[in-house]
Amino acid sequence: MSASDGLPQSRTAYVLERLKADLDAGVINPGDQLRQTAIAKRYGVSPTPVREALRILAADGTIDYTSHRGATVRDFTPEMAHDLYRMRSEMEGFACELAVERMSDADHARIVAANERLIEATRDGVDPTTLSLLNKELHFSIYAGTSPIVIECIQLLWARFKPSVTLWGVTSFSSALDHDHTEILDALARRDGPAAREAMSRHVMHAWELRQTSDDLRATGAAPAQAAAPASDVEAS
Amino acid sequence: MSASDGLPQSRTAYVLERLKADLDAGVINPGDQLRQTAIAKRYGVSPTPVREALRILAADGTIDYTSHRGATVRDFTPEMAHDLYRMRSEMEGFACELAVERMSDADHARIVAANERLIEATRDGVDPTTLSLLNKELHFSIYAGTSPIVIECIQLLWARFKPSVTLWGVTSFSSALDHDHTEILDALARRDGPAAREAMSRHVMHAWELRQTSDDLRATGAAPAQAAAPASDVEAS
DNA sequence: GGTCAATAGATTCTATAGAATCTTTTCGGT
DNA sequence: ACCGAAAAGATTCTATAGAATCTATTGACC
Repeated sequence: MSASDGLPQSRTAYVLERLKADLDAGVINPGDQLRQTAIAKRYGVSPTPVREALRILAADGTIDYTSHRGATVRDFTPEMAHDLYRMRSEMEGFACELAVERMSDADHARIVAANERLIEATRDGVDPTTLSLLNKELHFSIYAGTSPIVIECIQLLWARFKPSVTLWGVTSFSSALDHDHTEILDALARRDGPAAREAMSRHVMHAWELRQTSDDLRATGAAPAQAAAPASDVEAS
Repeated sequence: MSASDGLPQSRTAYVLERLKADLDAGVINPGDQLRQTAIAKRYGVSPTPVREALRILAADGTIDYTSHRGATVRDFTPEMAHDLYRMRSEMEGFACELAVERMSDADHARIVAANERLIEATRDGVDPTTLSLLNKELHFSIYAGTSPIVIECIQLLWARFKPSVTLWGVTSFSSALDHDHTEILDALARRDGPAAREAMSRHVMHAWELRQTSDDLRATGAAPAQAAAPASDVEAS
C-alpha cells in the first residue's frame, strides 16, 4: 500500500508519482495546462516517459487530453464531487456485501486490526495526513477480500480526490467517521451483508455531508479547529 | 458514438483502435503476450505509439503491464465476469435514478428513439453485431443525461467485455432483453427514479443469466439458433 | 549429477531529432 | 477599420538508436 518507496521502476512511474504528488500538494491545480516539455525539464527526464504518464492520467480521468493540443487538469465542480461520492456510496456499499460473502477469518482479523490502528491514531491526535492514509487502508482492507476488478474500480473513484486531510483535521469529524466505521465492522463481524452495505453506503454519504460543512466553514472564513498542516509539506522530495 | 471513422487522430489512437478490434475479433486472446516491437511491425508504426496505447489499456484494466517484462492480455474467469455484471447492475441502476433527476424532455425523446431503433431492428432480424451496438447506444442514451464522470465509469465497465453478439444472436434472448428495456422506459416516462433503478438492476442481472445459459449451451455442443456471424468478420481493415 | 555464476540473446525503456500539427502574429486587401 | 490569408512560432507527435533490464543458455565448480 505504501507509495514512494525506494526507486521507481521506470521513468514513467517516477513521473506519474511526481505528478500525483504535485497534484495533491496543490503545486498543480485544476485548469492548468500540462506542457510535456516543461514537465520533462522540471523532473529531469525526456518527454517520452512524460507522455506515457499523461496517457495514464488521461485514462484515469484525472486530466483532459486532446490530440495535438496538450493536456489540462480537469476542474472539479461541486456537482461532480457530489456525483463521485454517490458512486462511491453505491460501489463501496456493494463491495461490503461482496466482502461478507468471501471474507475469511484472517481477512476479518486484518480489517479489525486496521480499524484499531485508525481509532488509536485518532485518540492520540496524530496528524490529519496520516489519519487519512489509515482511513484509506481500513477501507481497502475490507475490499481486499472481494475481487481485483472491484478493488480497481473503487481505486479509480478514490484516485479522483485529493486526500481529504481537511476532514480528518477536525476532531469532531474524525470521531464521527470512526463511529461509522464501528457500525460497519459490527455488521461485518455478524457476517450481515445487507447491513454492512447499508452502513457503508450511509458512511460515504456522511463523509460527503461533513465535507460540505467543512467547505462552508472555510467559505465563511472561519478556519476549522486544528486545521491541517500546510499542503505544501506533503511534497514528496 | 461511431468508432473507426475516417483517419485516426494519432498513431496511438490508431493502434488502440486496432488492438481493441483484434481483441474483440479474437485475433488476440486472453493470456497472450503483447510484444511491442511485434505489434509495431504488424500495424506499420514505431514502438513509441504502441507503448502509449499499451499504457492506456493497462490503465483500463484490459491488460497486465509489468515493468520491463511486457504486457499480457488479462484472462477472464467466470467469477470475474459475474463480479463485473454485479457492478454494472449497481452502477447502471444508480445511473437510471440519477438520469430521472436530470433528464430533460429532449433527453427522454432521444432515449425513446434509441429504443425504437433497437426494437425495430430486432423485429427485422438484423445481424447480432448491429443489435449489440444499438443496445449499447440505448443504454448510453439513458446515461447521457447524468454526468460525464458517471458515464466514464460505466464505459470502463463495458470496455472489459467483448460485444455480446452471442446474446443478440438468439431471438428468444433478444426479445427478452427488449422486454426489460420497455420496463425501464416505462419507469423513465413516469419519472420514477427508484423503479427505473430497480428495473435496470434486474435487467443487467438478467443479461448475466442469459449469458450463462448461452455458455452452457455452447459447452454442451448445441449451437444456439441463428448463431452470430464469424467473429473474424468484425476486423476493421 | 546438481547448483550457482557468467554469458548471450531478446525485450523493454529512454533520449534525441526531425516531421506534423496547432496557435498566434503579421501582412495585404476590401 | 475590418476581414481573410499567409507566415512565424510553439507544441505535440513519431521514428530511430543506444542504454538498461530481464530471460534463457552455457559452463564451471562442488
